[in-house]
Amino acid sequence: MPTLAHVSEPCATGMAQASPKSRQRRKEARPQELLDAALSLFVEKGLAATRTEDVAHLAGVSKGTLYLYYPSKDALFKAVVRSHLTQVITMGSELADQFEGTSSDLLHLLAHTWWTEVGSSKAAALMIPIMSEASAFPDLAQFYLDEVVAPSHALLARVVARGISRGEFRPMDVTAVVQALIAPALFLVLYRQCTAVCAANPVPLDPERFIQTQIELLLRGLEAHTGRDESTTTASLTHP
Amino acid sequence: MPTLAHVSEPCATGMAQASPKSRQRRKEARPQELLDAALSLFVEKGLAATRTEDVAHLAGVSKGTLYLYYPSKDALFKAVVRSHLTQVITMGSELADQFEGTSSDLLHLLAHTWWTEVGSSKAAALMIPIMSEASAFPDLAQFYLDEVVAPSHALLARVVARGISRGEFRPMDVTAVVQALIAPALFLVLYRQCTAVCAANPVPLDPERFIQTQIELLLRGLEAHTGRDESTTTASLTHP
Amino acid sequence: MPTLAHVSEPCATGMAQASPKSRQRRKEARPQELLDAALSLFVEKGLAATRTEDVAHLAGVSKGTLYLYYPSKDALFKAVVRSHLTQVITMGSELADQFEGTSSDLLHLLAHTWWTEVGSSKAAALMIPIMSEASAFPDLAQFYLDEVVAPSHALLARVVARGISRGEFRPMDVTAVVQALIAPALFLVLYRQCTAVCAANPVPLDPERFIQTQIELLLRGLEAHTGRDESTTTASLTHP
Amino acid sequence: MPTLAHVSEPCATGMAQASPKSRQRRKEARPQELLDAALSLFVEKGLAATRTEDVAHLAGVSKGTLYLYYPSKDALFKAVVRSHLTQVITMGSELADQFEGTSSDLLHLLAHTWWTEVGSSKAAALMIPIMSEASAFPDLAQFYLDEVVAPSHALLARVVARGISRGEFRPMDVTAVVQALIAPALFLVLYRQCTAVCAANPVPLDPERFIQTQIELLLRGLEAHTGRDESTTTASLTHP
DNA sequence: CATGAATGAGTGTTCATTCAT
DNA sequence: CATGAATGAACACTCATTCAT
Repeated sequence: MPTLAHVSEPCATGMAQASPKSRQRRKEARPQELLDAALSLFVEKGLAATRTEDVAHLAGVSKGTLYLYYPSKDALFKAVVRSHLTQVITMGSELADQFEGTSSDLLHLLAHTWWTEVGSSKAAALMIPIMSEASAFPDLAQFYLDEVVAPSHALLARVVARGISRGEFRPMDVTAVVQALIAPALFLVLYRQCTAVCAANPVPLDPERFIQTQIELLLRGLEAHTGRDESTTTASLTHP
Repeated sequence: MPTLAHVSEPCATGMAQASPKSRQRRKEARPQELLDAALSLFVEKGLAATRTEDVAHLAGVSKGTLYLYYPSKDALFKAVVRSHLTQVITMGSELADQFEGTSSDLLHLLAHTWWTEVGSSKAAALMIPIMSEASAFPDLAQFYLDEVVAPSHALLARVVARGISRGEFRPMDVTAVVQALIAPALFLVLYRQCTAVCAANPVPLDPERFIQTQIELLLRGLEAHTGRDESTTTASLTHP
Repeated sequence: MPTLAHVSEPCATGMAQASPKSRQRRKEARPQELLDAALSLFVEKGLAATRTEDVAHLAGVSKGTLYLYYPSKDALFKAVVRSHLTQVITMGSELADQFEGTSSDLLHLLAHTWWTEVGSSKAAALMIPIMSEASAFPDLAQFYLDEVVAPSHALLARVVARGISRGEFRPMDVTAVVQALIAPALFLVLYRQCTAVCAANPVPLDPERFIQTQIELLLRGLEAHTGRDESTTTASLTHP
Repeated sequence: MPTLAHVSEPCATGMAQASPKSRQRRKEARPQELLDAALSLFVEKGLAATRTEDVAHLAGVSKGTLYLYYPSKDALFKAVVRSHLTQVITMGSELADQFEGTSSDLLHLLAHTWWTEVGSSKAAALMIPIMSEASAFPDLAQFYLDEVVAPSHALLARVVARGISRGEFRPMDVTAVVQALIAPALFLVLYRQCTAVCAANPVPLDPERFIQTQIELLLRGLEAHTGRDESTTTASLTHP
């Protein structure tokens, strides 16, 4: 199935074999089922092109039922973001604040956590329709900015600043470093979306390894302990 | 352009100077004006949210006229891609094939050319709605894949292979290197779209400099001439 | 009549005071509570805009329960009419048939009774949504016509005819007089609805007094005993 | 055709045989054709039950065309009111302000004008759905209040005050008199709507004559020139 | 009996596309 | 060629009604 330009598989998400005690059982699971279905379609088709009815059907319910749980398409999107991103960011934040090892190790830990919790799921790709359709859905774009982008930046900035203040990293422009940290994650997300969408899969691109590589590459430039050559690379990350 | 005082900014992009007269000129310039208008709106609003009427009005013509030149929204989009991307890729391809300097210099040249011809224009951001709304417009996604993604990869792969075969770069997995080359470009495009959309501009991020930095960073890992330590970084770009 | 809970009018009569306990009481009072809630909402919001769920909640039960007592919105409306209007009309009819005083006094009595039993309650205003939305609910309009309008006219016509045949009123076109009697009642109902809806209350308009005035005004024209001038006013109520 | 619970007769309004110069000709006539169709349906079916598609079809166009002229159902309704009521009220206002005869004659003139311009058309019946569905369409109710009710009251109040100040009418509570003037008009409107809806037509009720009668009846009570008995009728219209 | 989760037909509104002028 | 009026399929959202619990 190359493009999935149609919806199918009612009740597709996961396998959910657990206990279909019909009415009661379903009711509790519905919200998450709907959120999962919505996530899939928002990422696959974009915001405008995702029909609420398709979301409902993918979750195995009818159009009307969706509106029993979420009062509008906008609200549905926000709930998806909260469910799949906001929570994880909060978690990562706590992780970072409690961490006691080196900042390098913390970055590795965060990268790994990001990958397992967000990057490897469809949730990370939500940023794509948001960027693309921001001006058609300004509320959602702002929401995403406030709930996802800003906290993520803040989290990474805190970690970088921690590394600098502890003498682990050289003094650098924090924002620039944060960008450099985000760049490979962005690439990974886009790359996966691209292969998912195009059904072309030139090189599997082991994501875990890719992340490792990128982080190490960056850390090399960040490290403070050696008096190595200040090449253009690291220099240009320094605040102008 | 004295007459036709009714819409807005017809003949927006480009300059196309030295033309006979307004009437005549307009007629010939129409297609490109429409393409420019379409590019702006596709990038700004996404595929689904761009209304054909808005494209026409932005180009200074009426709704019906658009359909005189392009038979559908899909066709319009394809023409935009062809006009703004396919040509440049072909150009870059020829540039690369004729280049006689070092592969490092070629990469720098291509990066610079990409930036001036594509990256700095709105055309680069077309990839965002394409990724986002691919399955809603499967034709367009396939078209983009065939016309843009594949040729770009091929071009870069050729250059990397050239570097390796000439002994300038270490033998590595070509596709992995191509990905590493594309990653910062992707980041740049997304970053600019993001700041354009969010009106937030935390760090100006000089694009030229960013590209320089990233290329140099990569070249460091690619270079074959030094007997330096084969750290994990470069190692992990090697094919498994 | 406890069983057979499927059609309408279950236990509608009176108010049924002094009942064992809350649970029991509630069950018996349900139908009337539902009718009262429905009346309020039909009058306040109109037929189409009244949601069955709101009726149920206003009556303190759930959506499904409403359908236990009344099989559809239409049936609910008919039950409301029967409960609040049909009974009173029957009552008025009996009153008139048993009355032994002058026809003028009878009209006064009927007017007073109408006001206390119908006009001052929300039930009178049911005519407004009926008129407004008649062709959207043709069944209901016909029902109202048969159950309310026709009997009311018949009742008043009988009284007027009685007055004429007893020599109390001058011989006139009965229907025209009935219309003249109904006009101020209509006005009163509309006026109250208007002030209720608009929250504007320019002149308090004491309803009892208004009715008195109008009746007296009309009786003046009806009276047969004086040899006063036959002005255009009364003349024009005469059948052409 | 008893209830007209269906829509038919595309391009029904009037006969419009004039000049169907197709596109151009139609375009100018469309707005009024749509307003006429909307008026018919709003009055016949109520606000909620009138479907925009039915309005369009009754005007002989498709759903989309309606939205070319009026951006929403609300806007359509307001346009109907403006077109059929506001204009006439303004006209009546000017008529009154320029009138130089007796106030009695002015009232007769206004009554006649009202009947020919408003009362005899469907426009007068717009008040019925407004009253019935005010709380479902609060904007429209307010609009109607501001554009129709308030100006009408003001106009009549001015005329009554004029009569009093010129010594033609006895000093009375102006608002009460205005109500008394409006009451028969209300009745007439309701009566016609009722017969239209019910297809029952007990007595044709010549409207012109009815109005004459009612006005004369009232004027009798208003007149100042005779020192006749101050009966309860007129007394109760006096301010308390 | 009572509940409220689920349904799906129906409505307001938008917009790509057509075509008479 | 250019226009813009007209179309109708499509979609977000509502609500009367059903039925498993």
